[in-house]
Amino acid sequence: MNFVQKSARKRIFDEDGVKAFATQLIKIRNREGYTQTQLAFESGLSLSQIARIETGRINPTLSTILALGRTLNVPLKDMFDFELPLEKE
Amino acid sequence: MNFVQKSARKRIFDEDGVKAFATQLIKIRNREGYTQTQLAFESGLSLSQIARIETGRINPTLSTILALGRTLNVPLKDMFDFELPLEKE
DNA sequence: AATAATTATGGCATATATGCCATAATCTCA
DNA sequence: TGAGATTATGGCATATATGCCATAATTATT
Repeated sequence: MNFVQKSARKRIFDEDGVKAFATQLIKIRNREGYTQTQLAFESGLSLSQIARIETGRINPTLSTILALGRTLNVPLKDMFDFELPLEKE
Repeated sequence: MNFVQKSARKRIFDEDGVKAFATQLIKIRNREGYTQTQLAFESGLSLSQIARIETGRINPTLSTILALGRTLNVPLKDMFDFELPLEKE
């Protein structure tokens, strides 16, 4: 048996923040009239990745976010124009 | 010898965008009167990570960006209130 | 209802973001 | 100038974001 703790090396994952961003992305994508498939194709991201972002499963990188904003042709600050839920404690 | 291409699996890294964000972060951090060390400590991120972000070496994740914004106590949209350089085709 | 379109999931491979630790380089100021 | 503070770099380990491919689930359309 090996009960050794491999190392906590805790990484942050802001679940609520990531979900809030997901909601905002869906809103903007719909407003701009894109399907996930179109957005994927035009941005060069994979469809699965877009779906995962919109379902709040993953923590996209800055470059990914920039690619989305560029394709949707919306100012970056608009992509972040939403209320960030309070940090849980 | 093995000249086989392992797979291109190209991932995006928006160097200019990442650098523009770096500049914005430095600006806001200074304006709010934080050192990298303080920002690291209060945000729970590592100092090396903050330095790497501010030098445009890495592509931070959304959660990391949110943590920075939360600590600096600045609205998210302000963190993204900068001009995104044109995509080099 | 049947079909088509759209969105969501899952697995696998690879690149890389991050933590942690150490050290170097640069900047500040007495 | 020299000491302390701040920022930058490097290496290693681990977690995970992403691509790619397939398939399932859901939603729209006829």
